Amino acid sequence: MPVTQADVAKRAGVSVKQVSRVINNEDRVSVATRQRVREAIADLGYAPNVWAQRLARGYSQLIGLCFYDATAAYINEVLNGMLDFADQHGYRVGLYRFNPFDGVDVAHMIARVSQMRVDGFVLTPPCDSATSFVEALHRLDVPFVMLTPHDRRGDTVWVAATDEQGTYDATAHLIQLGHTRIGFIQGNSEHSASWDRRYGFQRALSDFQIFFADELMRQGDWSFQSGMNCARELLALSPPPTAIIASSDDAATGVIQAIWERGWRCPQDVSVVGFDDNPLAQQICPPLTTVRQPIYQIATRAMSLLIEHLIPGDAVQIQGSILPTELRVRRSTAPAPAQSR
Amino acid sequence: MPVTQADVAKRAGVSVKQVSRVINNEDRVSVATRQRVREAIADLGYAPNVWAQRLARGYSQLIGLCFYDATAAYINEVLNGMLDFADQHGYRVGLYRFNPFDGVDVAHMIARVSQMRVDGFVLTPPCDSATSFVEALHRLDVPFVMLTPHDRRGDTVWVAATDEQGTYDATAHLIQLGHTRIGFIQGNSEHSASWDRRYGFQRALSDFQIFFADELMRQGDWSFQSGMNCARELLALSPPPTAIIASSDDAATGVIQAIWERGWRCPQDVSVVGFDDNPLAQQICPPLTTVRQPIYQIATRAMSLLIEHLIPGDAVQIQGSILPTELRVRRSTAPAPAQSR
DNA sequence: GCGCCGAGCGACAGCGCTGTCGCATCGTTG
DNA sequence: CAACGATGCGACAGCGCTGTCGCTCGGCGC
Repeated sequence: MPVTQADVAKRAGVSVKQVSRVINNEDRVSVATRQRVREAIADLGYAPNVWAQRLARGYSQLIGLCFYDATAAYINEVLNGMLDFADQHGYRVGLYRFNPFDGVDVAHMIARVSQMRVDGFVLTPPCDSATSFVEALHRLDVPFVMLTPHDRRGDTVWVAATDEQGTYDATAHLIQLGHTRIGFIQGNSEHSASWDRRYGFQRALSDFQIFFADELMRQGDWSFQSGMNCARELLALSPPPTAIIASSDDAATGVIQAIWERGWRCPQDVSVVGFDDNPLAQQICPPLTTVRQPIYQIATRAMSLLIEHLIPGDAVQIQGSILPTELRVRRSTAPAPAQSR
Repeated sequence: MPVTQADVAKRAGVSVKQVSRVINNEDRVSVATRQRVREAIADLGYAPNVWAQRLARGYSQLIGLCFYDATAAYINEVLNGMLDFADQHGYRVGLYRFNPFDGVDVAHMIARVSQMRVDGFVLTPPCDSATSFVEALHRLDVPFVMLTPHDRRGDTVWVAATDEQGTYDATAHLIQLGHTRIGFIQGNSEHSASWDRRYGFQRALSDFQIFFADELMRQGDWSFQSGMNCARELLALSPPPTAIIASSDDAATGVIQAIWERGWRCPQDVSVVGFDDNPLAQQICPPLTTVRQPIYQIATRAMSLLIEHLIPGDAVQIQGSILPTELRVRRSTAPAPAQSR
């Protein structure tokens, strides 16, 4: 039989309400009483029942993380950041997995939203694909923060990175190394970051007055497999590119695999740049030059927005936050070979 | 104002209890009433408040996952398996992060256990390091399943893989390729799997009558970094090993990095075997020969044990489950070089 | 005709907590 | 000394749901 506040109250010789006051650090409790209640709590090993608390209070101190792929490195880092922030602020994080493209799931999610009465949500990309879900959130007036959404109108709060600048920097880096024939592998076109990264690449080319050859642009989906497939095609071009930018580190590893498969070497024959800087980037050979995306910071920023403004309701026109990416030069990039093959 | 059962009841012209019956698919409701209630629910967009349900019912359909590092590939795969199983059985999974070596965290966790009245827990390794937590679980009579525990006495339920056989197979594979000087990098000694994997290696050596040289054994901690450091030492031996077995894929990538750093090649100069078969293994060059650990299956097995036996209470002597590992030969292993260097 | 059974239904009392409010008691102030 | 605010405390009514129990009513057997 679990210990309740009533048990503690009896033992301490006070009312239930006094126990509640002690637990919630309210005033109006004498020092002596507080002491006795604390002792009773310790003796009995009492801990409040959160469901009863949530029911009675009407809020939960629970933030939901909406995501799809539990094994994605991106999601894990987001989760990590959210957990750290939550721990420090007395919140908890709940997991809400769903497929943003599946209408049934969305209906389910909407039910769950009202069901759980989570205090707020963090939506991971491609979050605005689940249009009806987002609308439901608005309608139910549940605070939420979107991570890297497509739609950045003023009425939603979001956090993103400087994706466009990220690939701009990567491209500039390659150009400075003498590369002019640079392949680009785009990410999943459903994600807005995928386009931003593409635009950054194109902007850099045009700034440096390098001709943008259509054949050097490939459509991937962030994955290793797609990176490998696209790279195979790019490397078969004649002349092949001397450098390839992949929109994710996973895809970049695919590119390296394709280079290796062909008997060429990275970076001597072909330079490769990734995006994300997930742990993988340092573990492969050669260590990957990549654009670091501050996922952890994005996650904690989202949490702070939620907990410090959105939930209290003093969201005096906070909107988007943009966090900087950063080029991490490692060993997968080198000066362009003197001659083209 | 959220919609409650009372609103639905009013709209359907029935009692609150009838609504509750419809929601929980109980009988004793006429077809007509059931229909009217269903319509009212749909019209109002009602969804039950889980906290009230959990409070009233006394159970939660919530399974807790106890872990420490949210970014570990192992944890993510466990989570993935648990989520899949939970979704199919109307359960949810809650995250309980804590440091098993930190008494404060453990105390927190114990408080949370009685707090949340989670229906059951899955503990990830090194789970039995948190002795007092495990004891608390027993004392509070909360069902739990341990993943790969050290202590496999009969009074706990656990799931593990054939770790010992896994490295045995890996070692045999190398021996059959002609390797006789094989380095071994152990995982974190706190984890029981780390020892099992070591024993498998040693058993294979002895079965094939190969001398076990102490200098070829290194203590790592599963990480990339430790794999790299240990491999550096091993490769500096004279003669160096012609093959290295790492206790994890992360460590194996470190080994490959160390080989590369030295200007040698894998697998031509040194063969490498990992353990786990995490996605990484296929993404590196060369694709890693590794021992697949069925993490997903381990997770779903743990969930099924919990939900189908432990929670119902019909745990008629179920205890440990052992799931098979499987050697995945890829390209990081090759016949031993004809000559030693 | 009476009694019995089961189907269908609702009143009511919790689950364990918090918010509100009213009641003492005490010290301070004009 | 009356008036008043601050302090300490507990009764009580929910929060939204479920479990228990008792009621009604039609159909059936004898």
